[in-house]
This record gives sequence, C-alpha cells and structure tokens, in this order.
Amino acid sequence: MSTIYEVAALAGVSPATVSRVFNGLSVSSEKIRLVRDAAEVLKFTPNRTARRLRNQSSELIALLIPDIENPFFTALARGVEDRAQQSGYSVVLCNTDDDPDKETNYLDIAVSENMAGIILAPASADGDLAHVVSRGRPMVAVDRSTGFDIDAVMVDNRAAGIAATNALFDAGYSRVACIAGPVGIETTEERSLGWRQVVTRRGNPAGHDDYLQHANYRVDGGRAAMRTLLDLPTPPDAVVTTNNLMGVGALQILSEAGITPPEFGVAVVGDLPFTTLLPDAITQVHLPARHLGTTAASMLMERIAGDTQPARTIVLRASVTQGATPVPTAR
Amino acid sequence: MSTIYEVAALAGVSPATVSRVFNGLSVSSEKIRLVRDAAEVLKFTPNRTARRLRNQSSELIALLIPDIENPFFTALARGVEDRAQQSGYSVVLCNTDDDPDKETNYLDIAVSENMAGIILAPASADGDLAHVVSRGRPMVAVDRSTGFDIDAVMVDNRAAGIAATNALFDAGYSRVACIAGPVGIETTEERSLGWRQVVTRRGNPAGHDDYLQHANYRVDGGRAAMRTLLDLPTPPDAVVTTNNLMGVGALQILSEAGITPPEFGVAVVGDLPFTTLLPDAITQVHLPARHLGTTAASMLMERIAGDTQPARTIVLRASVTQGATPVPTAR
DNA sequence: TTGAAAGCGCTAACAT
DNA sequence: ATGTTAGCGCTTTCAA
Repeated sequence: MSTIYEVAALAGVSPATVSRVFNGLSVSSEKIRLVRDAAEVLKFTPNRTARRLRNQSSELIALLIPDIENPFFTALARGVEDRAQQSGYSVVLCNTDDDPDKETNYLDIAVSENMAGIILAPASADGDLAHVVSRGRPMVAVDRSTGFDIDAVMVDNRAAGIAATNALFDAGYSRVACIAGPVGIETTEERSLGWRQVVTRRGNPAGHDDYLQHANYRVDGGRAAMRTLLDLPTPPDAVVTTNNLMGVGALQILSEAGITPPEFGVAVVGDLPFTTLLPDAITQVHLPARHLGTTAASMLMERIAGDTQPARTIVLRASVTQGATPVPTAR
Repeated sequence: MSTIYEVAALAGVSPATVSRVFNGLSVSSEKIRLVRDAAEVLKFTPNRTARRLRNQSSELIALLIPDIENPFFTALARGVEDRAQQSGYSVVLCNTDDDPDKETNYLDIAVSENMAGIILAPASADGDLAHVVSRGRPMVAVDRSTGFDIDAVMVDNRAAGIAATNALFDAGYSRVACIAGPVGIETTEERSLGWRQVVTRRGNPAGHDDYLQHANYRVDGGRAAMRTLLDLPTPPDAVVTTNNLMGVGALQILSEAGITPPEFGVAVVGDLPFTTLLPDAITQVHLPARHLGTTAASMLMERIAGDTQPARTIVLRASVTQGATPVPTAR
C-alpha cells in the first residue's frame, strides 16, 4: 500500500507532482514518465479515502432498494448502473429490506462516506431524509415518493391499477378482487385505488369489501391472499395483484387448486419474471423498471453536475398493457 | 456538516472527548450528556471518510456478483447480508456484469476505499486479484474459484451435473442433451462434465456431440440452445441445463413448441425462480445459494477478525434434488 | 512547471 | 478522566 510520498521519492519529484500526474494536470512529459514508472514499480493506486476526505466527494453513487430479490428492483438497478457508468460513476447497491432502520443506516453511510449522490427507493413514507437533505447531498427518489421536496421519478400507479382492472372487466369477468400490498405503501395504495375506482363504476356485486386483500409484497403474501379469496362464500372470478411477486403467488395457488386462467381472470401490475408456462390469458401491466432507473440516474447526474432548479417529479406511464385476455370459457 | 471540533466547542470539551463519546470510551457521564446535547443541536454525524483514513478500515464489505438479475446471485447476496449484519457490517453490492474490466474496477474501489473485506463471485478465472491479495485485504471467493490462494466456498458442481443427468435416465429418457453455459466458466464446465460422465456410462446414441450446446448464461441463451436441439435431425428426448436461467429459456421454447414435460425431460441445475405453472415432471437440483452467501460471509468475518490460518475451500453439496420425474408417457 | 505546506475530520498516543 | 497533538494520504493554494 504505497503512497504518493513513496512514489515521489522514487521518482525524484515532489508529492504534488505525483498528484498532478494522476489527475492529468500539466506536468512535463519527462516527469510524467518518471512518475508513471515509479508508480508501476510500487504498484501504487491512489487512496480514495484520502482523496475523498480532501475533495468531500467521490465518484460513487448509492442506490437503496427495498428488496434485492424482486426482479422489478434489480431491473431498476440495471438502469441506474447503465446510466451512471456512462458518466464514470460506479454504483453501490444497498438492500434496505423494507426496513426503515436499515434504510436510515444506509443513508447515514452514504452521506458520511461522502458519496456523490443517492438514489432511493424508499422503504416507508416517513424515512429520515431530513438529515440527508439538510446536508445538501444530491438525492432522487424513485418508485415511491417521500414527504420531502426532492427530485422523484415514478410510475402512474393509479392508471396502472385502472388499466389492469378494466382489462378484466373488458374480458367479461364480473367479480374482480384485488390483492394489494401492505397498507400505507404508496404504490400499492394507488394501484388498489385504481382498482376500486373501476370496480365502483363497472360493478362488483355490493357488499364485497372482502374482495380487497392486503398482503405482504412477496410471493407468500400473494399465496395467502389468493387462498383467502378462494375460500370466500362467493369467491371472485378474477383478481388484480398490485405487484409482480404477489401475482406469482396468486398464480401458484390457482395452479395448485387446478384452476387455469382464463377460467379465472388474472391481471398483474408489473411483469411476471422468468415465466416458463404462461397462460396467455393473463394480463400484465408492464412497469418501466429499467427506464425508471435510467431516468433517476440522469436526474441525479444533473444535480451532481450542479443543477439547482426546483425539485421535479417525473411520472412514467405504465403504458404497455399486454395480455390477450379472451372471454372466459369454462364458467 | 459539522465536525467534532464544533461539537467540542459547543459542549465546552476537547475534540478527543467528543471522539471518545462517540466510540464508547470512558467519559464522565456529565460530559457525555454535554456532548450528546451539542451533537444533537448541530446534527452531528461522524465523518466516516475521515475515520477510515485514520483507521485504515471500515465496517463495509463489498460483494461483487456477475449478474444482479439472476435470482441465484440475489439469494446469495441475501445470505451474505444476513450474516454480515449480525456482525455489524454493512454490505455494498457491485454488479460486475460478467465483465472482467468492471470487476477490476470494483475491486480497485473496494481496496482503495479501505473496505473491511471483499466477497467475490468471479466473472472470469483470470481476474486481476494479485492486486487485492497483495494488499492483504481479506477476500473470499464464492461460487467460482480463482487461481489464487484464498478462501473459497463453492458447490459440488460435478455432482450436481451427475445428479441431474441420472435423474433423467432413471426416468426412462435415453437421448439426454445438455445446455451448458459459456465455455471456460468453471461452474458450467464442471456441471457439463458431470453430464458427459453419466451419458458416457448410461448411453446416449453414439455420434451425438451436438447434444452439448453452449449458450450464454441467460434466458435467451437457453432459448437459442433449445431451439437448436429441437431442430436436430435426431432431437434429444431430454435436456439438462447447467443453470437456472437457461432452464427457463429451454422451458419457454418447449412450451412454445407445444411440448410439455414429461413428454420431454427437463432437469435444471439450480432453482427455477418464481415458477407459476410448473410441470412436476421437471427435475431441479437445488443449489444452496443463500447458504453459499452466509458461509462466505462467515469466513470473511473470521479473516477480518484476524484469523490467519491457510486458505480453506469449503464445498457445499447441491444435495437436495427434487422433482417427481415420472416415466414419460406420450412417446 | 514545480515544490512546500496547510488542512480535509478523525483517532490514538502521550501528557496531565 | 481529559486535553494536546501528530498524522492517516491526498489536493491545492501560494511561491518560486
């Protein structure tokens, strides 16, 4: 672990010159060679920690996501990475596990590590961002919004919920349930609000509040909720799930019960990951996960570059709705 | 962005005392209160960069994985995280994208950022680890081995390939192909070697070198390879894929061709992620992804704690083979 | 163009 | 128990 001093000594120049060489400042080509050779011999790599302490910033951006095992977030991460690398920034990923404490911990780290910026997919609405914001670190929220006045990029969740639900009614289903995520999570609330809006207008039978199920955001949550729905006195004949993983869970339960769409209607907000056998009756409302990432990264890059315009929110449409949803046959 | 000096001034103590308070060293409760209050007022958080420059180390460990979109690696990451958090370490994830250059870049970062340790799922066999190793940073390899004398934790890939192939023959298939990953990647080589070993013994028809297909490690690779296999003059009646994602691709192509296992035998080394409709005829050789992660993290923690025993390699068995593979019916 | 020197914020001797 | 101070490795004025 050699330092610029050792390189300087070996090259017969001053530490400042070594620093200049490594930062591309003007140095006589004579000494450049000397320094490079010496650095080569000593296997010198500049110590980023020291550089950072000096510069108060690094070429690292932190990306905090709530669930690293959810393909939606990994796709988003890829987007962030692609964009960041273009600008010479490296991305470190932190998994907050939907836990506000872990989130706060990683935010602290990102700030006190002097990272160049932060992209945050917030675990909860009430994370402690004041801290970060007050320090003036560039930050952009993605997927879910925060109570703070910062840049954000999101999808039109309401519209996504509406599209999913409409697709089901259009296909001829009449008792459309909804498997939503945990209460209080914005994305889920909005999507299920979309569902409710359509259902109110197009008419589920009255008195079926139990058609709205809350579950955890993962596969097992979807499974539990779907089981509950099937056990209802008057089960629904179709379901909207407000994210991809719960969609997987719901489909698993249906499959285990010997029910295959379009016998039962299924629409999922999000993309079903790694599908092998997929009834083409399933509706998917594709979310632009990767695009969310690139957009957020672009915004962050602008801020890092010094852009000081007021905070913006960009809303991406969950535009692409796919899924040949034929009129149910076997009912 | 306040410093210990400001806190010290406000609290009427010395910077050293502030430092001591924040590091839990003995300080009179009187001054502890003073310092805490001052820190509160100033919203002081210790600057990790400075601390690190001073300590030459941090409580951060870097995990480098080749494909963040592959559930195998995200499961592994979860394992690492769980174990690391237990010891008070935070994990930052870096996606090398199977690109040696990116890998080297992130390794450089990890080292020059003075991270406490590194867990590396190597992109290629010939990454430039000399650098890291020579600096004496604790490092453990996971999933694939390196040419270097460092700790490693892996699965018994040969055995996994053998188990998958045997399962297919046992079920009554007789022309068993193999979709392997890129040439030169250890895990894939080993697994396909396992396949070859069984096939040689239990007897594919002679002259079918084309039953071994190399593909990229992802879904589209599996798709392409499966298509090629089906187009062969004498197509196989079963296939082993050497990872999870290629398995997904193969199943997609079969499904699109209207072929459903067990009409055609499929065994995948790895776990099919997020399956919705899964013919129970499929054999899966489950890889202990998460366990790989926890084990690697444990080893790393030991090294960080100062353990200096010679490098160890731990081999985990891909023990659990699942999959009721009935004798094919419709042939 | 080059060097000397200060200082980024913190911790750990050392001294009191 | 507490304060003083040197220094981690780097960059960047300021002079020369």
